[in-house]
Amino acid sequence: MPRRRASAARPRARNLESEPEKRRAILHAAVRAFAEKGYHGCRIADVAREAGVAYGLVYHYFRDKDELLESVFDEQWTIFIQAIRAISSGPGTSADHLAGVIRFALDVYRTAPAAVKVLILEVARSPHSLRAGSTRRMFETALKLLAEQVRRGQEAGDLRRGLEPAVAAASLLGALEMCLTAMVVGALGRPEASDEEMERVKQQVVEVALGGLLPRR
Amino acid sequence: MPRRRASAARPRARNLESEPEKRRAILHAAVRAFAEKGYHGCRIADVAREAGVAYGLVYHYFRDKDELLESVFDEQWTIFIQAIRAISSGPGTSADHLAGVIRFALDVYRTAPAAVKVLILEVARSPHSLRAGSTRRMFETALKLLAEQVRRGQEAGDLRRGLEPAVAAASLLGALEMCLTAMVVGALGRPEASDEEMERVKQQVVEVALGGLLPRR
Amino acid sequence: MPRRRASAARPRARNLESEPEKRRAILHAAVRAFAEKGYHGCRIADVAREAGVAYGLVYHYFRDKDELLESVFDEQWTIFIQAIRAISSGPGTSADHLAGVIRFALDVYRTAPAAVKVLILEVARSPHSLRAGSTRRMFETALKLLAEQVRRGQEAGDLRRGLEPAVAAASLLGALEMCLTAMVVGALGRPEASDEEMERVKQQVVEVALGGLLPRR
Amino acid sequence: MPRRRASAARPRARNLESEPEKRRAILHAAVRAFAEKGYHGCRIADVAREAGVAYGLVYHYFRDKDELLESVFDEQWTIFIQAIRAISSGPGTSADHLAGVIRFALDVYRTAPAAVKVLILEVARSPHSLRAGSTRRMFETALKLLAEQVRRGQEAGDLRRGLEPAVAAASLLGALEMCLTAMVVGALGRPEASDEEMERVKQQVVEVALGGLLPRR
DNA sequence: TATGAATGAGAGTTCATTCAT
DNA sequence: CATGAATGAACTCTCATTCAT
Repeated sequence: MPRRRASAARPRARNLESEPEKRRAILHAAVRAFAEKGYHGCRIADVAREAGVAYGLVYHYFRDKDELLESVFDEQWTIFIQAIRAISSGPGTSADHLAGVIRFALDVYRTAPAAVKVLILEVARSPHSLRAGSTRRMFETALKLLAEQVRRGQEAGDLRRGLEPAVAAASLLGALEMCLTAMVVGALGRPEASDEEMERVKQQVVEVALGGLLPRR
Repeated sequence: MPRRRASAARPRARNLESEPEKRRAILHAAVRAFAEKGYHGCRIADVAREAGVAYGLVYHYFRDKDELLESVFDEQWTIFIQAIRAISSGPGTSADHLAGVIRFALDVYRTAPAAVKVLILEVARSPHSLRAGSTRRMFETALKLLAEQVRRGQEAGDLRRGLEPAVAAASLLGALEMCLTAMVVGALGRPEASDEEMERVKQQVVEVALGGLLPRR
Repeated sequence: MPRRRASAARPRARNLESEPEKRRAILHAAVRAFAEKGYHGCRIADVAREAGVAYGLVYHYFRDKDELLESVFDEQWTIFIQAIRAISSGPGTSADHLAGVIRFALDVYRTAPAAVKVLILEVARSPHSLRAGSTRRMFETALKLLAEQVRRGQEAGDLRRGLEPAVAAASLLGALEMCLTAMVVGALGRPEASDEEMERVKQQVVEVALGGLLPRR
Repeated sequence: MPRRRASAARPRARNLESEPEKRRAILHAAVRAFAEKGYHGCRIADVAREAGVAYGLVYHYFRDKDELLESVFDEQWTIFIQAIRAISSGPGTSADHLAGVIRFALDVYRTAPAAVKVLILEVARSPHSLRAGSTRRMFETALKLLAEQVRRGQEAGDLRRGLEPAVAAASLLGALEMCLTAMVVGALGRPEASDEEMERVKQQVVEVALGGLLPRR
């Protein structure tokens, strides 16, 4: 059966045979194309050309344009969520973990701006995807993982008590995302920025998101 | 030819004769329609039907679909920016001002969720509008106003020094927006929530955004 | 509202204002196009070109290609059914009436072979339309009218008793239709045949088809 | 290249080795698939799945979709024509022979409704096949055989003289076919009908169709 | 102003057919 | 023989935009 639903894309562990080369090519071409011209702004033909495959092959691997977007989304968020999990299970306090998540996201942005762009500009917020199945689940999963992290931090005394974990998680993710947006747009710095500059922005974002704007008493 | 560029829509001061009733109807219908189905998901016909006017009349008042979106955007961001200005020129510290902005945004969401939805979901991020003229200017203006507010707060000693105002403003706006998104999506609370609930969320968002997650020393 | 469902095409009595000129043009072009290349063999573009209208206008008046076919079908069968009714309510015996129906059908074939072709080759039998709503109803209505005619003829003593009206009606319609098919195909005579030839065929068909229905002397 | 034109499908006499099992599976699957969804409504993939073979194998045995249809048609009509021949060379008058043909067709419908459905609904009349080679030849052969039968019957005094054999044959075939159509559609009885019911319908069809051909007593 | 019929380019999707393995 | 990935032309349907009234 040639059709692979996004959620069933990797039935067994990730072995290379189970993920046809061309499918990956299309998926990654889609990331670039969506990042370049936006979901609505790019045609299947663009994706196919970018991937170097025939038009129809896109429809061999993906039911329709929507599923293609969903798959892109799935892959990206899965990576992000796995990173959150990995960081959270590592050493350090909850504050360290949250800072790690922020640093990770900003690092990814440097190495793969296109993917982040799509996640930020197209997928994360579009009313369409918010209603779609896995897309929304992913988003909520990320929120939940962060909220859980906050809760544990509060219990351990690493984080301030009295804040609702859900609100805190949303704020953290939002701050992170808006800073990325500002960077994507060009208001804060560019992926081509020097290491020092990026390091500075990273530091700043962590400080603001974690430490707040008010001066320490 | 009756073309009106968005920015020239109100050439003289805002008197009621210069803003035809039908034009307003279309504009507000557009807000609702865009909020409902997204910019790309709704047709001119939808807007016209929602406004209760004939198909072609939309093109009498707006050059094309893009200008319609721009006009919606203009109106909404103008209100938001004016609110920021008004709040900033009022009494209180910079921290009070920033808290006021957050409260204002959450209040608007309660009374006109559709407008906020469009602003949040459609306009603020779409790569299309970010490249468009006034839309982007508005976004950057809002960022700048907040950054300026932060800078003044730092000078006055109300806010922690050492943070880049731009990063701080982006984080604040992002936290605010993500909390709104989470509410839009239903993860934090609903516009139909009781006054007490909304008040609680408002308080939390202010605390997190301004105070940070780390415990006060 | 621009869309007219086939069944609601003539809400009030048939006045010319209620049936836009272009809509008729499309409908009749469709008859010719379907007759020429078959339903599946002709594209909307063919119909539009044949009608001398823009591509999109077809979709202004008909929801989709299917509805276009249904409408063609509706119009044709409606004419046929009205003819059956008119002939049946005229003077003469039931045998005369049935003969009249046969003659009418063969006459129409001479004047408008395309319409008959569509009715015969495309619509009457396609599994698609047989399952569709009005199409099937029309077919069954024609069968029923003829069966009723047979029944009355049997009661009046004009037709042989002991035959099931339904079977008799189906046989009559089938004989008629197959003779038309044979003519369409060219096995019996052509619409360009001389009057005398056509008259002969007509006579023959009536004789054969009715012969079995007449009471044994 | 392993192309087999339909007519060359069985080069030597019908021995089992020359007709690969998979080829038959495909052919019969095609009958079912076409009967189910119509020629245009079903894809090669449907046929392959129904036959339980791989996609490409269909193209191993049949040049293209058209040849597949032609082959189905060939097989079916061949059976029918052979039956006509067998019945005609058997004992009895021409009237008996024609009645036998009708009975045979109705019997086949009971045992293999799908095949009859395809013959009736898809193949016999579609403008496509009417233009195709063997399909049309088969149809005309059947007509000719029946016409010849009629002619012989007239000569022998079994059938009424003065009727054109071609018209008579077309009428007979048409009556038969329309009765089958009515049964396919459900207006006359179902293949699941009891033996008695089917026998009754058979008797009726024979009576109606032949009645007109018998000489006046 | 106001209407909605008319236009047509554009994009998504299908699916018969080919071909490398 | 057998498989199914790969190809791309064809076609339907959408919808922003124009225009005559």
